[in-house]
Amino acid sequence: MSLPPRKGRPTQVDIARRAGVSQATVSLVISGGAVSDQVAESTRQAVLAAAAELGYTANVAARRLRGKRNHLLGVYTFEPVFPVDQRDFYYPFLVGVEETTAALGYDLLLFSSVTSAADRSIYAGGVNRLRIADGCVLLGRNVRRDELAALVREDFPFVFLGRRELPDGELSYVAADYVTATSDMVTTLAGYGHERILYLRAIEDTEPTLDREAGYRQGLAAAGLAVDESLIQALADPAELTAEHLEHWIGRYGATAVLIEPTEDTRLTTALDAIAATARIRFPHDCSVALLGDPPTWSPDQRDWTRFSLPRIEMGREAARMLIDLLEDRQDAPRHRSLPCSFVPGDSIGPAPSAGPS
Amino acid sequence: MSLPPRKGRPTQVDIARRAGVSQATVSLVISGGAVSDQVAESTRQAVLAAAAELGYTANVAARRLRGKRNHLLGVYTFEPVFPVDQRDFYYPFLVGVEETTAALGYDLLLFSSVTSAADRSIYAGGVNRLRIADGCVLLGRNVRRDELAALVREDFPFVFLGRRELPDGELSYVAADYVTATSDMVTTLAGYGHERILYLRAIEDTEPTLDREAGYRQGLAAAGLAVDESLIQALADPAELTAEHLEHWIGRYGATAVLIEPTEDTRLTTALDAIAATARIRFPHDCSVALLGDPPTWSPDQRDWTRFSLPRIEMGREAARMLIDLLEDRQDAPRHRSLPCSFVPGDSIGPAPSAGPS
DNA sequence: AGTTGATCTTAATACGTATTAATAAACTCG
DNA sequence: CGAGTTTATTAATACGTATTAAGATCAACT
Repeated sequence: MSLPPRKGRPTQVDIARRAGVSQATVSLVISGGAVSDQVAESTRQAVLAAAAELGYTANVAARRLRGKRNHLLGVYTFEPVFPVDQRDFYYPFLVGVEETTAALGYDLLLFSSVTSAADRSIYAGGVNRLRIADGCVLLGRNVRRDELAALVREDFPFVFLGRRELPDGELSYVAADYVTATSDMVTTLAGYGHERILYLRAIEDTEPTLDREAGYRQGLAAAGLAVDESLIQALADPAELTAEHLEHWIGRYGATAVLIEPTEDTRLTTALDAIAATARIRFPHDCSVALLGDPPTWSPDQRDWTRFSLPRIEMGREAARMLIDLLEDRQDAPRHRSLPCSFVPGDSIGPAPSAGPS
Repeated sequence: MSLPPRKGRPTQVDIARRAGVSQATVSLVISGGAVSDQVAESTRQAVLAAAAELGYTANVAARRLRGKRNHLLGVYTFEPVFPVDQRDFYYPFLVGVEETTAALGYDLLLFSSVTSAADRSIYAGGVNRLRIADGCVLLGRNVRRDELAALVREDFPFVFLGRRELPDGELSYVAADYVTATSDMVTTLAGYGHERILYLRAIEDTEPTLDREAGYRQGLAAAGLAVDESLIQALADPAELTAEHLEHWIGRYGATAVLIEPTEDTRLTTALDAIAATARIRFPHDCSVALLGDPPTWSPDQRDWTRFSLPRIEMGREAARMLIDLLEDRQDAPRHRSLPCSFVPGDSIGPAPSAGPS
């Protein structure tokens, strides 16, 4: 009896030898191409038997080289996903992606990078590792647009989690509807009688920020309020948000409510807690506060800020679905999808303080 | 002037043509092998220039095919769901595996499709899908030994997270040292004056259970206490643990302390909380309680049970390291490694109640 | 000039698969 | 029974890279 070839993983050649046929025949049987049904039933059985005995699995790299798929979906993040600490903004996306990926019969490939968050690159080492997967879900705030553009150019199938636009090429994404969510928040505040609503935005002009600003303006317009540009302030580092700052804005500009864009880390909520601790400003008595997104981690002892919450798991699911649609040619790129955020009442907004300045 | 070859992505051949050298030279320059410095500086520059102009990036598939390694580490779990939920018992293992995998230049392949399929077998469809990866880390309590044996037979490189033994073949694993941890726990209790220590074990004879039992006996022996077999009780379903049961064991067998093997779900801690809620037995006043492992989720409102804790993240790291060692031929299989557990004092043990039975 | 080295470049090959074109075998039919 | 037809199999090739052994060019030295 011929011993199984004991070196490394079995290949089609090994199967062929064992079944007494050619490699080509093995390929026909296994990958079932168009000519596949021409092969005799007896040989088919022989090949399958030999393959099973050897524990054969097709080599991913070889198939990819040949231009074939492997039912592998990649996930790449521009920031680390797996949090050792509990501050995991990106984690729920991964859960959603995994869930759908598994349900649709794909396996999930996590592209984690050795390099620190700063110089994280898809093309590290002059290679695009992502291509070993059939397609990829990308996420992260600090996206390198040049690399996104490069991916589009080499038309690698991918879906971005979050809205991203490129000057030249178009890409597919699944985003949270920040515009509507922010607008609704403004409407809610207006309903409470607020007319001077401060909006603290991130300093960079990324899409999530731009969308929130658009929503802010839209909400004001809907409420019949004029936009005062001095009520839109950029915050480079949320940690710099102090009671003094806030008092300044309240006193000088007459703000009665503030909308803040949270960061993925704990800086913002820490700063807010610090302000609340001074007892110089009470939320919502002196000033209503609403977060335009999720604070990084919900921990039980954390204040229940009024906010809206991204459907992160559902976004992950949708991204995986969309990507698989693209891969299986049910849809042409690019596709865009926005999912609604949910309103979390919380306890940090309330009626506007009576107009008279003390 | 020669136009850039307008078909798909540029390859080394394209670069070669443009720079007027051979593909081999291009490869030497780009991938900088051992012979790389023999290439003349002028040609090197020419090649690099051409590469830059064409926007060349190496093809991963080709590289990996050539390198005979996919640089993929798999993770497979015998549990019904993939531990992608943060609160899952197995999640920290995944974190550790991911971390080391990335650090050593591999990517992580989650076999979620295999896990979620109806016939959840490694060999679903007659093929061993795990072979996609270069090697695999396996997890889970309810192991299918036949499949493990099959993997060993095909000598597929894998490492099990947790001690597992097979009748015939040997396999590599990274385990928690349950024997020492349990023994130490017994020693601690003995130090508190306990002489009748009840051990509630899982009903199945899996290695983790066997190890704990061995540790229990070893600890008693070290403390100079005899083993009373009637103090070793199997618990099919932890939910069946009631105040009545416990009172029975305390009253009838004179137990003053109890060691319990936790399950991965919340059944045990729920049952214990229920008992505590009846106020018929107070821990540790009436009876000391220690868990032989981690309760599934640490939530802040949960009682701080005395227990030992597995170094799950570190185990994950070690498993990945071991597997990569095996893959890169630095080590022969099988390898075994046990990591020490850490003692968590908690508040559920105390001095033995005075001997007199009320 | 002829031999030996040193330096640089390239032809050839293997990695494992999928596919096309070609071949061999068996079968049909006039 | 040979020509044509169908059916089953395989030889040959391409995918893009890395590497080894061999070739070419030129300098140096007997």
